[in-house]
Amino acid sequence: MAKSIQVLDVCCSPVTAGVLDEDAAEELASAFKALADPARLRLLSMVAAAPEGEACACDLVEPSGRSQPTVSHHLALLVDAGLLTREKRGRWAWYSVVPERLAALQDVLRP
Amino acid sequence: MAKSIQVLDVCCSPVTAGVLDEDAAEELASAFKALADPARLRLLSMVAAAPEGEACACDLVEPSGRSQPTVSHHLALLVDAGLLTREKRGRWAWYSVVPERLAALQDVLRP
DNA sequence: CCAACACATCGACAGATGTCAATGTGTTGT
DNA sequence: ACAACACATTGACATCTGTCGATGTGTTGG
Repeated sequence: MAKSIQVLDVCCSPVTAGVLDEDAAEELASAFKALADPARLRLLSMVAAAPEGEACACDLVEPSGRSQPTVSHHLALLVDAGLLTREKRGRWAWYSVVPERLAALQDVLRP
Repeated sequence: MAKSIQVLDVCCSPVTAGVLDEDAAEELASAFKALADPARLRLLSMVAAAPEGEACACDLVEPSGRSQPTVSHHLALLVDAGLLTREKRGRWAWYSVVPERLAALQDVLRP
């Protein structure tokens, strides 16, 4: 069940820069897996579009069209993937995007 | 089983530019799904790194460590995703990367 | 203290996905 | 023509994944 630790460096140069070894490919793939689901992409975009750049989970459930447990699950995956950070304030959980992480993945796709 | 047609425009502005509607998210997700597997990432990188920028399927089976049918399967998915093109010459199939497609996905990740 | 709340976790289940062996299809050289 | 080749397709199977209802955990207001 996932590693969740040490996901911060996307590790590699562009996919086009040379043949990836199995380990690098595995790590990169798990990064893209986080983006490979419509529910997660929408959640990501909603957090990014939120005022102050952060969104409370409570404001994501209804517009996402998924159940609360499902939303919680996806948000956890996005955090594990390093794309979001989570900050618990009172009884709310606030999420923000990690632009560096997006940039790192973007870099991998450089043609 | 898959749509495979009309995959050419990644359709949308950066994920951070606004809330994605369900359709856009679905389309984007299927694009990233193609990148969400280590075998496919390696195949993609191998094609990109090949001389002349194209590679014969026959040269990808052994180094990929997967069976011939599996490689064929993954290459087909990458073509469907618009990341590779396939050109059949004689009894060989030659694959090349589609840099515009990579660039389009890259654009979606712009922070 | 207790009820209401926000969120996470668990258990279950259907559907998707990666993989391979076996087989099919088209091409080439002899 | 035929055998060997390169590749695609099929069928089968184990695993992964998204989803939800039910339940657990911590926090807040009265």
